[in-house]
Amino acid sequence: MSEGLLTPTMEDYLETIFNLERRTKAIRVKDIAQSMGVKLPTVTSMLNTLIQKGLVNHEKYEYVELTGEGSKIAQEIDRRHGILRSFLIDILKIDAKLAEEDACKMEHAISPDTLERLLLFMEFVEVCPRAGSEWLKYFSQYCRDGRPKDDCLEHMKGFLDQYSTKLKDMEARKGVKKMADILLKELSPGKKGRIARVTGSGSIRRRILDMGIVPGAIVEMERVAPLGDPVEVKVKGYHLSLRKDEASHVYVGPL
Amino acid sequence: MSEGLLTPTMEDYLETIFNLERRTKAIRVKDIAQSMGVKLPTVTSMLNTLIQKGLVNHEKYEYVELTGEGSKIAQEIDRRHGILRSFLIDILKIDAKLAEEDACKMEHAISPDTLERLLLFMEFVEVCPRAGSEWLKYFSQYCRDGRPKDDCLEHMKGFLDQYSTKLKDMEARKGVKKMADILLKELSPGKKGRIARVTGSGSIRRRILDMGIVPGAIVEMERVAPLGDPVEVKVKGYHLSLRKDEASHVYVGPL
DNA sequence: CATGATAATTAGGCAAATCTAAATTAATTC
DNA sequence: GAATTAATTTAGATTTGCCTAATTATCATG
Repeated sequence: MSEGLLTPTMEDYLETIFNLERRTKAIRVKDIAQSMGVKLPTVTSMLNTLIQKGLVNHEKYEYVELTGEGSKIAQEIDRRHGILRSFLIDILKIDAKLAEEDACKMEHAISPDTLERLLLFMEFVEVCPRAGSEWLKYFSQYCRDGRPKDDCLEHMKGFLDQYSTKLKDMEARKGVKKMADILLKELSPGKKGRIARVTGSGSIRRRILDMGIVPGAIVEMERVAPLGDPVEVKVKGYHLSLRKDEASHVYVGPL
Repeated sequence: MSEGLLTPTMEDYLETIFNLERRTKAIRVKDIAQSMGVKLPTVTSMLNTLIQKGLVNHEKYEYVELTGEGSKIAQEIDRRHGILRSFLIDILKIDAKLAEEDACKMEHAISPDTLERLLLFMEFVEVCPRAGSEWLKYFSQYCRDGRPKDDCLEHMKGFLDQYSTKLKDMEARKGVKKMADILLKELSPGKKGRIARVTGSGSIRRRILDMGIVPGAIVEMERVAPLGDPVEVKVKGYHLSLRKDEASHVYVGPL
């Protein structure tokens, strides 16, 4: 009945009760404590908070149930959870256990608008034939090997005719191998490439590799300082600043 | 120097200091308070905690800076943030401001494995020519109109030859319109379709529409009870339970 | 129906993260 | 260089969510 702001913890309790209601008839404090992994007094005290807010019904020593309002809110939370889980499992191919955990935490962090957009995205992947299940299979393969299968590229040949840039990239990859390798410092800002090889030896080579600049990684040029030193790049999400001498040991090929 | 467990709040402070260090030379308590939207004493007390952990250097009334360790951790957090933001902006097309907010909250919720997978996914979208920028353009369009453009489907015609099921779907959609509409209750479990129309009138129709079962929405059949009543479906992430008489007012077409 | 086991509540404490108000230090300026 | 102003810290309170220990209620059953 009081104000409408729920903490993530309160949301978790509502969701837990909601899920217990779907399984069991009568819910006891103990069941909630077990589900949430907390002790009994913690549940009692949270229930009092939720009763105050008009979201839960509970007489001392009796069963617990959600009110209409509580049920409505819990359903929303459960939906957030479900959408996130399904994104993690069906699109990102995260394993079910971890997906469950992550969905549980992320459901309190994602905004309503972003959630709806994520749902739309999943629908799109499913509906648009350029994405869909075949495409996701290639993603599974990419998860394992870090590169798309050749036949993923070949499949697209006809389609790619209209996209000459990409077509050229593809030809380059299939034709003269490594033909396109350039020095990292020659990559223009905003462009991406794949690390082809790192030359040099000893500590300079080690330092470069330690930064995550390893063959196969995708690198994006962010900024080249006036005299070409330092060079700022992004690799695996990291922003790195390379000195000129370091950058000249790194060769980059097409994606 | 003490234990290694950081709360989300501590992570936020580290990240804030890290970002301030990139902009300004000397950082004061006031700057942090302003960035974080808290009062000065809150910052002082958090700084003491972080000093204790060996992540921050700060002499009374002096400037604040991250230690090596603090900087390393902050960089990781910043990376999480950056990857999430880029997913939200570049893939989901969320507007920059909201993306920033969401990334900020989600960065504390996502697990390392899931984060890496998300990064891989983004690389895949970029690298695999079946996805890529053209495909994402169609997603932008789908965000607006709720359906893929016809030319998105046509583009794929050649490609789809090998995928007869999808091809048939496509033909159905372009050919005899609405030919494939069936009653919702006839949809088999696990299958999805698009709501074509809702018949009936008055309260029953309103109730159906209020549940989110509206033309254009994508629906998945989850379970049909033994006697066909109730029917459990998922629409826009919601789990709904429909009575037989409700379900027989709903027609479903192909995706 | 008395009694022991189980469940739930009450009481009181703790840590994190915030606040306000008051005291202190540093910086500026006249 | 003394006084004013701004920044910072200290002190102490609050809220949330958890805990342990002790008390109380309910239930099964001998």
